[in-house]
Amino acid sequence: MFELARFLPYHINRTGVRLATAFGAELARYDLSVPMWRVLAALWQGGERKSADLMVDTSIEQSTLSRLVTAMERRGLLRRRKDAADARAVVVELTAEGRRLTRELIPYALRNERIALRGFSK
Amino acid sequence: MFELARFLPYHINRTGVRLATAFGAELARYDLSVPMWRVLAALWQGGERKSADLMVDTSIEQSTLSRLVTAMERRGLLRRRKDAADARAVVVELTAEGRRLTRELIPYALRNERIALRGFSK
DNA sequence: CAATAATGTATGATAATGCATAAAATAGCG
DNA sequence: CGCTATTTTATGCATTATCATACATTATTG
Repeated sequence: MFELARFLPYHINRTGVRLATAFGAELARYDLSVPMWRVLAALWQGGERKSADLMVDTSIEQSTLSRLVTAMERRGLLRRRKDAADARAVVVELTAEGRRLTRELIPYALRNERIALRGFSK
Repeated sequence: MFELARFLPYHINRTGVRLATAFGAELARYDLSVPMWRVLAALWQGGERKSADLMVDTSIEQSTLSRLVTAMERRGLLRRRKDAADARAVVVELTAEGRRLTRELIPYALRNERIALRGFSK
């Protein structure tokens, strides 16, 4: 037997879409997309990550991420540089503006999370 | 403070992407996409749904869903008809072939779910 | 009940995504 | 060490998704 209402992947997708839609609407006021937020959030802690790691952290496909980083670089939110240890790799780090914006967005992100949790039982 | 590793939307997205990627690889052998599977699964129970309801059930955007239904209709997996009660609305229902294929896929879907659950604590 | 608003779906134009591949560098192995 | 395989990122191209809008129908309201 198969019941959609008992199917976990269904609920994960549904919840994910709903969260992304809600937060995306807030981000739009900053001219940001949800994927962009994911990159900002992933870079927030360490300050810098190699592209390949960012890809894992954000679950964004490699070529999509490459273009996204280009766009965010043009926006002045982050900067690319060659990895000293491996000239193939690119290290991405937030600029001061990128950190400022991320800091500003974190409260919204956390609020979004709290709202999401309201709908869940323990 | 903000830690990505403690941020629920992050994990929801990550898990959703991983599940979809894994199951998508299996679906590819049937020339199906994950969104197509979502439509099949949503239609499985009742056998038919209005497009507007399908949209809610699957979390797929309206115009995307419209085209997806067109593609699946061409594939012979489902069929559209006008709602008797409301001539604006479209009712979508699985064909025999659609039901057959869905029945065949359900075990894979459930297995995918079980594998996903293995990584989670209570 | 006519006029206007709202709803449900489809579609054209545009943007985002993903696959395949290229280019550049490093790693591995004889 | 030199040669081949592998890794890392970027990009062209095809596909897919989204927004805005059109069209048809139903609901509302004065």
